[in-house]
Amino acid sequence: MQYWLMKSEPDVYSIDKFKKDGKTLWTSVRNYQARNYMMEPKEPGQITMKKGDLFLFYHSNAEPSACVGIGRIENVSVPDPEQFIKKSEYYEPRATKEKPVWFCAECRYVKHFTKPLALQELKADSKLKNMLLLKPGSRLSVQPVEENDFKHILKISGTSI
DNA sequence: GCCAACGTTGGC
DNA sequence: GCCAACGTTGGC
Repeated sequence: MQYWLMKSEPDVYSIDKFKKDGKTLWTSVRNYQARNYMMEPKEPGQITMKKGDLFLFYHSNAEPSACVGIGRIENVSVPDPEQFIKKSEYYEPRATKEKPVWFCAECRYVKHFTKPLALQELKADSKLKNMLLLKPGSRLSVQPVEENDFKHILKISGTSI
C-alpha cells in the first residue's frame, strides 16, 4: 500500500464538493511527474498509484492551506477527458483518443479530517520535516507520502479510518 | 498582488 | 542538447 498527497484549490474543487460527488476523476493535471504517478508504471520498480491506495486531500491557495481529508484511489491511467475538449482550458492538441497525452486517477471520497491540519501546523511538527510538501519549492500537485508521515498526520488530526 | 522556484518551450 | 525566455504554482 502506497500513500499520496493530492492538492486542489478549494475555489476550483473543494473537499466538500468531493464528498458530494463521492467519486471524481482527478483531471487537469498538466505536469508529467504528477501524471506519471497516476499511471501504470512504465518500468518495473517505478512507484505509482494503485487501486486501494489512500491519499491526503490538501487545499492549496487556501485560508489557511491545509490537509482536510482522505480519499482512496479507485482506478489509474484513465485518459483525462479535458484534453479532448477544444474549448477547455486543458485542451491538448497533440492528444488523440488512441494516444492520449494526459491521464488521471479516479478517486473515492473517504472522510473529512476531524479538523483541518494547517500547513503551519505541519511545518511545526519536527516528525514531518522530511515531507515533500514541506520542502521549499516543492510544487508537485500529486506526490507520494511516507507511510509513517501519513499515519502521524492522521493521528495528530484526530482522524481514524 | 508579489515573487521564488520550478517546468516547459523553442531557437540555435 | 543547451539555455534564455516565458509560464505556472502556491506560500506569504
